[in-house]
Amino acid sequence: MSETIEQKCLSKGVKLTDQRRIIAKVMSESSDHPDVDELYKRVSKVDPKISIATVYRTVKLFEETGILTKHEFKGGKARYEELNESHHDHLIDVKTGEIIEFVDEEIEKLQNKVAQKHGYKLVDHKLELYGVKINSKDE
Amino acid sequence: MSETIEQKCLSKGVKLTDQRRIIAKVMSESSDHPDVDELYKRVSKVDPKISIATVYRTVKLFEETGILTKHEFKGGKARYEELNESHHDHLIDVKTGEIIEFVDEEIEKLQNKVAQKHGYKLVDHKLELYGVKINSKDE
DNA sequence: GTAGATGCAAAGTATTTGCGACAAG
DNA sequence: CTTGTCGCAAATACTTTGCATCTAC
Repeated sequence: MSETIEQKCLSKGVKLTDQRRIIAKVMSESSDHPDVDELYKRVSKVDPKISIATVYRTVKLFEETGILTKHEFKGGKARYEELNESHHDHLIDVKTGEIIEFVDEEIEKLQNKVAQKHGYKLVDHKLELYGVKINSKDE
Repeated sequence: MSETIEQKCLSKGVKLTDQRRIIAKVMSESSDHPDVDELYKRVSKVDPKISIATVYRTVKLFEETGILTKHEFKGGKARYEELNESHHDHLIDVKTGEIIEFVDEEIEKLQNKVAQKHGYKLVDHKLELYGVKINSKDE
């Protein structure tokens, strides 16, 4: 396992408050990609006094610090995920909303190539696939 | 050249009003990717009585009808672009905001492959590259 | 003539912020 | 101690909607 969020905070000089510790813990334990509302609900179960403003401030801070990453999937609210060494992209089931993480080295390489071809160095990218299950019987 | 937006409206049974005609024309003439505010400004120059609610309603309608497509680039407002036969993705200059359109057949193929591998049929996708110009001297 | 479109202002969401009280280092 | 954080409520930004009026077909 890699560094915990708390360790990342320490190493990056982010002050550790009770609220941040709780939000960090909840995010670490979330394998899905909660939006702020959902995160707020989960956090509230641990400490009901935490305000949603703090949740917003914290996810933003964590994002800037490289602890969390923000996704803006089609037509929904912003959703967050813990950032760790292994980069991946997302395949979203348009019927169920289920999210599958995947890595494709070849696509990654091609992206760099495309950027280079246009005279750019890639600093970030977003790849989202939206699909329906094959063999899904409805419709 | 392909069908005009007006032709698309007719063939899809979308009622053509003056407002829609103007919005269609402005979008056709926009080679950038305006957000609703910007579109509203451009439209207002042609007919200052058009309300922003109509602009919102129209872009949504046009999107549902497959006339426009909506982009939600990182951290900005929704932006629109005319949809035509040639699919492309976007490379965004993170310093200037400039948007470069590109196509890469190989990436397209690989995306389908990834979806299939996970038992999905691809119905949509989003690929955005964020880069900085090579040889840009600052920083 | 009628269903659907428009303009306006009000209502919704999602997110940010000013401020006084409070807590971490 | 001092600087930064918190909770609260108000503010902001973007988008949608109810309603009376108007217009395309």
